[in-house]
Amino acid sequence: MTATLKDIAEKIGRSVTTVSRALNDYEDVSPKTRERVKQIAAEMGYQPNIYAQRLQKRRTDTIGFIIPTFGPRFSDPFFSEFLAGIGNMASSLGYDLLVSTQAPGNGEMHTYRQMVTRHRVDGFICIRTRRDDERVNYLIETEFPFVAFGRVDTHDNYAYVDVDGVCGMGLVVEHLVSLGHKRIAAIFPDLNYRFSKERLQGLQERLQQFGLELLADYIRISDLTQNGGYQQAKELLTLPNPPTAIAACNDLMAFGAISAAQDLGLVVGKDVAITGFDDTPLAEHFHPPLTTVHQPVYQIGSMVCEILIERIQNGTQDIKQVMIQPELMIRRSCGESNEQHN
Amino acid sequence: MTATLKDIAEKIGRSVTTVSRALNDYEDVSPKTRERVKQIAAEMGYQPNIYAQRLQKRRTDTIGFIIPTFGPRFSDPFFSEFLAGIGNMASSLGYDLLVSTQAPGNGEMHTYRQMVTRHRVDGFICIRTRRDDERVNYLIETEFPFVAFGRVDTHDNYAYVDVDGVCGMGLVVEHLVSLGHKRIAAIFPDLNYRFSKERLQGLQERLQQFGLELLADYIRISDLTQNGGYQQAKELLTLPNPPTAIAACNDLMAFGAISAAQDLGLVVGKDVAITGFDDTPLAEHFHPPLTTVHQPVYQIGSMVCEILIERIQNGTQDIKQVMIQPELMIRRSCGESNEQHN
DNA sequence: TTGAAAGCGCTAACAT
DNA sequence: ATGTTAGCGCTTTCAA
Repeated sequence: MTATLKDIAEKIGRSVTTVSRALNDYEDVSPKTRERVKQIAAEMGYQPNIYAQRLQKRRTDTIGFIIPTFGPRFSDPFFSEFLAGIGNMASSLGYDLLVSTQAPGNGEMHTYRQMVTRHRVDGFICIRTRRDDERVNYLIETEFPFVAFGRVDTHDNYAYVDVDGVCGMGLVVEHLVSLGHKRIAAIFPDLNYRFSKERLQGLQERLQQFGLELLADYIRISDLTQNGGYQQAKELLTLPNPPTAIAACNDLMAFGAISAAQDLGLVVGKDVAITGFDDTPLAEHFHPPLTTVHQPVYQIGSMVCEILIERIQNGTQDIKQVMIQPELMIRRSCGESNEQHN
Repeated sequence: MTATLKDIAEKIGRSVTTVSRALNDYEDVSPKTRERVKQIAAEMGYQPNIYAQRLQKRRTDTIGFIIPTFGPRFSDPFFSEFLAGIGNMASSLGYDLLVSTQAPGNGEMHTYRQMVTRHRVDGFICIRTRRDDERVNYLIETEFPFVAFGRVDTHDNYAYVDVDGVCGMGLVVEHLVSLGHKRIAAIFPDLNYRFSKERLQGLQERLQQFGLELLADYIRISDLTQNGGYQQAKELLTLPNPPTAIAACNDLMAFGAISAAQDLGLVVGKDVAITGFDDTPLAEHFHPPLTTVHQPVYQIGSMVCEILIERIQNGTQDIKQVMIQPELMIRRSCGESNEQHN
């Protein structure tokens, strides 16, 4: 089917070895032969068999990305952007990207283990790290290369890129407080996500610095979807003593919260303030435009991928850890006034 | 590093061949040997070297998915859902998913060609087909297995799954007309996308059946993003003679259009009706909730993948073509009244 | 400057 | 029921 080294070798009456060397620009091939080989190879449309190369070289030039999905209606704009970041970097560096989708749990770990023991990929990219993250534990334990988007509680000796959630939520609180809010509520996903815990911590700490407190009743846990945000916001806003502001842990939840508020006849940005986190493209075009914390997701994807490949290629054990300071995007979901809330 | 067949063979004093056969449940191995081999293999944590297998079998058990991306802010909720559909099906059928992200154009075709000539994958999944689609042309020409989500103008002899866009837009028109709208505008992406042309055609045809017409000035072309929808809607709605309804080609554009209307102080669902296409999870929680055409994106992803793998495995040339009838999700972005527009 | 030979880990045709 | 041999396509000693 495809031309092989052997085909070329036969055609020009040289050995397979020589052809291989010529094609790989070894020094010890006469310029004439090299020329000829290359030309014939081009003519025959020769393409190296990647599996033969990998078998021989014991390298896969592939990186693995196992996307944590939750049910069929998996549709977080965050992922496509992150994926694009990884994908473009990987291909520009000559790496393949092997993607798998698995809900967190047994299937997920099984997939990791399979890929590691079968040397399916040279390294992994992990996202949405949990505080005690089985994936991270496993990968560190087996000394398998990986870079994560996010930290964990249990280790610090691995490469990651992360956005400072404490700081990000601090910015949110500052903004809200400056607007006169005192009764601030939070809608967050499972606190076993490291980013969730961290952002909540940022919220609480900063609130405390302002002499404010996050009431137990104002902390709502739900899943990372609009629906989650919707349900919890509805409950919050129908409390006898409802909050005047809601900080959601991501944009999706914030969208849901806005929707809930509006369904209750409230004007978001006036009757209630709502904030997000991510700054997905939609945030800007939501109604009202969502005040949120910007994360450069695409760039983070690229960086994570680049760091991983560098680590794979150099085999170095230098652990690169990047911390990104987030930026608050002030839009209209918190209003613009300084009116007094109480 | 990892145990190989040879290691096992040596350990139990049998040949590599026998071990291989035992592991693959061939008949001609004594039950005793088979048992013993399997046990030792498990003990040693044997995992077949996938590249050796592939080299030998001349099959990759991998399917390729090249995602058309447009710039870094690539964040269409459509894709993550589709990807999850493919991913889950692929892994449940024992296939790997090789993903690449490429903007349509040279890089994209180059990637296809590379993967084909290098036998990098067993087949492709293509989405967002163009009316004259280079990818489809190439894949048909080279007789390389693929399944597309979407039809093309130039061929009909290939496997695809598609949603009936003519019908879908027909539903939209019906709804709009029933609500009394006469001045209906359209915001669409490049009409070289087959689905774009088709949906527009559905719009026009159905309109005609009602004795209505789509004014040239009411047809706006832009890109498939909120931003695109926003810009065009703004222009449309500030026309001397603005439309009373806008049909967008996908949800993202519709979201942008809603945003534009609201920025102009219009109440969507009352002053102007806006519709989408896709029914992404967000549509339901938008404000107002978006009336849109539902596509079962996750299921389509699964189906496409399943059909592809079936085709790869059976080598059959039976061309499966599935047409999905879409459903209109009536929500509030067109209002609920029968008031007269003019 | 070139080639022969070995081997990456596996499967399969052909003995026995 | 088991082993021998060959080969997938490539890279890499080692020798000439």
